[in-house]
Amino acid sequence: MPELPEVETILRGIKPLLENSTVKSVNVRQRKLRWPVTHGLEERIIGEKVLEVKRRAKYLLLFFRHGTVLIHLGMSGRLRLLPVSFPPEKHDHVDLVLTNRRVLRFHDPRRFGSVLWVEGNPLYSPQLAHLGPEPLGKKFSGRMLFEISKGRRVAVKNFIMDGRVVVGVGNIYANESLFRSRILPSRSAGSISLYRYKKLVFSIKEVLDEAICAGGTTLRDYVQATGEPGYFEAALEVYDRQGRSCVRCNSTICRSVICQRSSYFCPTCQH
DNA sequence: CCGGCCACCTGCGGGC
DNA sequence: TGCCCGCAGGTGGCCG
Repeated sequence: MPELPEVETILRGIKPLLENSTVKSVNVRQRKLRWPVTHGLEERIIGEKVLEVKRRAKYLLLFFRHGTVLIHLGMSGRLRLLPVSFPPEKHDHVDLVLTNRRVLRFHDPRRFGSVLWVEGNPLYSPQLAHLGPEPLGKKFSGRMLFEISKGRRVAVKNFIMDGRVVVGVGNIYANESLFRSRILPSRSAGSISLYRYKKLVFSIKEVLDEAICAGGTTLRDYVQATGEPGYFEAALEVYDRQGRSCVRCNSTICRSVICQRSSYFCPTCQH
């Protein structure tokens, strides 16, 4: 499933063909997603033009005249722009058919994703209102993380994966950025120094930037809007590498479960 | 407010 | 070959 770099890659792929195109028809084959596909979505957007496409956290935002379509890809969601002649396959739940003979197709086997219609400023919608800063923005800094970590006993890995703290950091990039900044994922958030938080924030920004440049990480089913995989998998240093040797010190990479998620780390480099 | 745990759902690979 | 188990890029909700 896509984390921020994968969603950003999809955004860049669909943006040029989607903006200024008009919705001709909508096919919803499966309404039962994470939340039901908004009742009446079809009537709201048929005949309407996509004014702008943006990303906030792991959501894609399609701006229309009277509201916004929010798309989240959950764990297994895909979004592709295809020629209208492409026949739908299993798990192709939602199509936005465009007048330019393309179809924006939402595909999601596990159905943890969502397709929602919101009116008013989408940043104030229930989905987005409570979210923390963008990790690549200026507001996300080591100082800020250090300040809000005071008194927090959760593992630092969960702390940086909490969307109220910072958005977009999922399991892959949490593990990778903690390795780069040499922090053990199980350390409690409140016990980490300002200096180390500055290093961690640098690593988060660095690893996300690099992953975006590589078109994201393809582990199983993720593809860019073009259908091409992402190429960051080759650059992963700890994620899914338990039992293999550390690229830095040659120790054996460990796996452990922290708060129900697999964590990967080097027991020598990270502390 | 905080932390721990569960749920939602399908598909895949490994072990027997 | 086939079954059963564990595991998977997320995140909201419930409970103590």
